Amino acid sequence: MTTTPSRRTQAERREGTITALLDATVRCLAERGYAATSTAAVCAEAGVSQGALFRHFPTRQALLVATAKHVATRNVAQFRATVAQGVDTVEDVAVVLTHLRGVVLSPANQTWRELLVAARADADLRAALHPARESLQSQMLVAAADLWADRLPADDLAAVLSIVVNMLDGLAFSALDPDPAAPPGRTVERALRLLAEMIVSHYPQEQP
Amino acid sequence: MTTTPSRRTQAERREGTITALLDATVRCLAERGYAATSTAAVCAEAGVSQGALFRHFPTRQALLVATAKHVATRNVAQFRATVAQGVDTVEDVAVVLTHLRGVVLSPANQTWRELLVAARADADLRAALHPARESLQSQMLVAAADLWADRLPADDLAAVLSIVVNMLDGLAFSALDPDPAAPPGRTVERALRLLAEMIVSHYPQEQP
DNA sequence: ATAGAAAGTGAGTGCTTGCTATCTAACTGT
DNA sequence: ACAGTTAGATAGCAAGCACTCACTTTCTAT
Repeated sequence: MTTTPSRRTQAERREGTITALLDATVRCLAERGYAATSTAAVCAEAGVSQGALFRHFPTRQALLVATAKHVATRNVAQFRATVAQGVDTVEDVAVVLTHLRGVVLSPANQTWRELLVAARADADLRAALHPARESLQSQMLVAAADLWADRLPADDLAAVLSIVVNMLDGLAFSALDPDPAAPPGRTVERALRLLAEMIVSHYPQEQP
Repeated sequence: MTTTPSRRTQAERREGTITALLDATVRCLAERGYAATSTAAVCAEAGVSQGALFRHFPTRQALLVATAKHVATRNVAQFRATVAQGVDTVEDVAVVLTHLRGVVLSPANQTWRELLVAARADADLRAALHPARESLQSQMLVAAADLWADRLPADDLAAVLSIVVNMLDGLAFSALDPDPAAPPGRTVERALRLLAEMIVSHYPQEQP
């Protein structure tokens, strides 16, 4: 038999169930939505008892806020990874936009959006989410500037980012199909390509 | 004294409380969100008893679906009214976009969006909302075509509409400020203007 | 005028929710 | 080894939920 198959320090046990709870919350939010993400559902998904949940999170909202911060960092990373590639031609921009659409439909982003919507009707949640929101936005701006600052004035960069991100978010909100890997659909595909054309032609490439 | 201050036919009474309930549902959804729009809350807002609600709507979901259809027509009308004006220069397009932003932040649109989000996690609601969704989209396309068909190919029109509508929806989702009449904010203002410039320069005006 | 139907009331039903109290199991410092 | 602390499990509670039912009020047809 194995020597000590289950000998963990307290800190390890603690962190283990906490991340299990956070991941379970992400899955619940992404699959069932905010209202159906009850403490019981999360515990069942995580495979722990309700007592364990309320030991680490004093209230349901605390769990949700912690989950928000949990996914916010992941979202920034996904954005960076997707946007960090050579972007010159229309084709390049179109590819990036299509990839970004996939990112925006991922569970982490879905979770974040679900919490944002809930925050509209809940002042406390809104206040708790505010710092993460600000940080997310500024980090995305930095990531975009890393690659495009030589091509666009700073103000325009923020504006373009607003157009792109908000359009993709709007798309995600109205994409009721639960399958995130579904193909874009004719109109959406054309819309993304058109947006790429508009951006590139409005900010033509510097001649080297 | 007045002759018959409260002598209404049954049909009038019926219709009266039904529209009271629908309007109350709109207000609840726009102000408190989907989860907090309980039958009790709606009845309190409408000033009727719960029995009255369940006489006319067999279930909470039926009330919500009816409310969705109720606001869908209003949304189309608002869109038509806003879009139906001379649109030639960048300035014209920017003005229309700014007005559209206001429309999208209105209670009727807020309600519609709240129901769409809820539908993502509720297959029945999703199915019930599907026809209204299709009709809304096609009617908006027709309204846009009425004014722009001479300037854009049909495919491009749908794409532009997708960009504009989805961006405004995304904006509305992340506009946590409960005041719908709040000023657009620097970045948003610039984004809308930039989008207007892009559209107009990509589809230059026909010379008369 | 009156029987009958429709509209509206409000107390009640069973169920789910977020959360707590009580207890046992697992780890830690000495 | 063992007292003390932390982690986790379980049963249960008050509140709120969607919905029902026996009942009164309001209109309608004869």
